Amino acid sequence: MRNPKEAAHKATGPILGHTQRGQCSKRLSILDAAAEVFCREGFAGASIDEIAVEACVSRQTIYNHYREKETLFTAVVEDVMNRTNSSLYSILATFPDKPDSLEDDLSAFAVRLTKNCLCNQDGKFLRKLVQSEGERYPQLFEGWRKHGPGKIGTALAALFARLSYGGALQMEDFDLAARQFLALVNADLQILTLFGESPTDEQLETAARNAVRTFLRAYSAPATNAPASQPPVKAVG
Amino acid sequence: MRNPKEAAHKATGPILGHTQRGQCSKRLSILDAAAEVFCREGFAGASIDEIAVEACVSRQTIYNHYREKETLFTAVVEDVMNRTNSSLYSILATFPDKPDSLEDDLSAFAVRLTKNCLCNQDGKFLRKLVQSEGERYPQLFEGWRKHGPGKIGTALAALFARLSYGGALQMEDFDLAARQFLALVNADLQILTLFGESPTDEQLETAARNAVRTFLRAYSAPATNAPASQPPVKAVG
DNA sequence: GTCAAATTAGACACTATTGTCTAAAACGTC
DNA sequence: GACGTTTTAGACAATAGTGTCTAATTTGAC
Repeated sequence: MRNPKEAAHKATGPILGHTQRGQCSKRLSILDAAAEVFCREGFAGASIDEIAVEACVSRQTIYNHYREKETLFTAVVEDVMNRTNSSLYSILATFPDKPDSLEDDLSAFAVRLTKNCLCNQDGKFLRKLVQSEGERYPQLFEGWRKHGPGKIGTALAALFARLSYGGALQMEDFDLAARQFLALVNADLQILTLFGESPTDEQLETAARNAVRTFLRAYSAPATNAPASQPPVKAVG
Repeated sequence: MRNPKEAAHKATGPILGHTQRGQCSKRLSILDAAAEVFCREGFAGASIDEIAVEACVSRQTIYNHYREKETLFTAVVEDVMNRTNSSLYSILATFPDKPDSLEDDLSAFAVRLTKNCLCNQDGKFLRKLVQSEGERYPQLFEGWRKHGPGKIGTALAALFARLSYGGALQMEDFDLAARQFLALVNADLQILTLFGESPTDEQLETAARNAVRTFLRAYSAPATNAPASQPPVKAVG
């Protein structure tokens, strides 16, 4: 789902959608529908006709824009990856720099992350498709590995490093802490998302709060420890 | 892969396999091959002929034993689920009751869990298939949800409760702690397993050690808290 | 209104797959 | 060695999907 307008179109059903959307953006319509169907059926199970119906477009139009099924598939993956990456970076920019309450601010950050990246439609798409088609298209998802969870991991690690030098956290391996932070946030969520359910806002907040509390119990600097003595940054390998 | 003998058969290739295995157990041969192919290709992408070749069996034999493709699929899922469940229970029985070193014993336990349940061929199969076909066959994987990670969670929670009452751990929500323990153990592993790679023993041990140290920093009882601060072992990725 | 480009429906050939059927072969048991 | 069962190879119809082609229609720009 690309934006609220299209969500509204989806809601009205395919009948009205025909002329509702400017014909200049059939490509977007196709990409959205294809993402939906590929996610639901997998690459092999998805049929071009099904995508055409869902996109309110003739099959031939799909073949005009994207030469063949595989071309369409890679286009969809790259589209979703780009959207997710940009969303990811804008969220990373909201990381609590000088936190008022570390627990509250980290929790809110974790909620933003899960709600807009990890647990939304795009996140579900990437999770499913990387899992089912990742081995078949290694170079296609290599970008996801590097710029998706890979990048989020190193970015988070850098942010944790800043908090450590500021004296709020105490840890030796920032990358490890970042991976564990993400793992803890997902701990309560993955069972829900595995079955396609979208967690409610309340569930997201509970999961984030639980994760952050445990994370801080493990990594918050002891109150007695002055922020003066900090371990040196270990080179990231 | 059902047992070492069959692994040997696989290694010799399909040519000799024909008569090598007693014909009484064609069913097992079919189940193994079907698991392999379903896991690799997904339900829609897997073809009966492909399974037949991999099982060194004629297509008709498959239809004799399992009426249709979907019957075979559910049989495979139930077979893998049963195997995983029994393996799971035997591993849960090895949970450190009266631990000598909590860190060492919990780490060793986590390694057993990942090596024999979560990261082996069956674990990969279930993860992939639950993800890709879980929404299509909800009742089929409902058992997995309850008796797989659901059961492992509650079982672990009970074991953590015992350790807590024994004074080794301190926590309020045992179920939450169990989910977080599993999440932490998977933190370093899921990126590897997502792309089909099997973690080495060394990676498994490192991941377990990292997880357990963070877990204990968050949850070990205050008395034993002092000597718990150690540098983490180096990262897996 | 005109025109070029985009879109459409539908037919089409081609391939792959499912599931059935049959007759021959292999097997295990006696 | 004989017999009933299992397995096998192959042909087979039926179905579904991919990708192409064409001719008609719609669209947007002028």
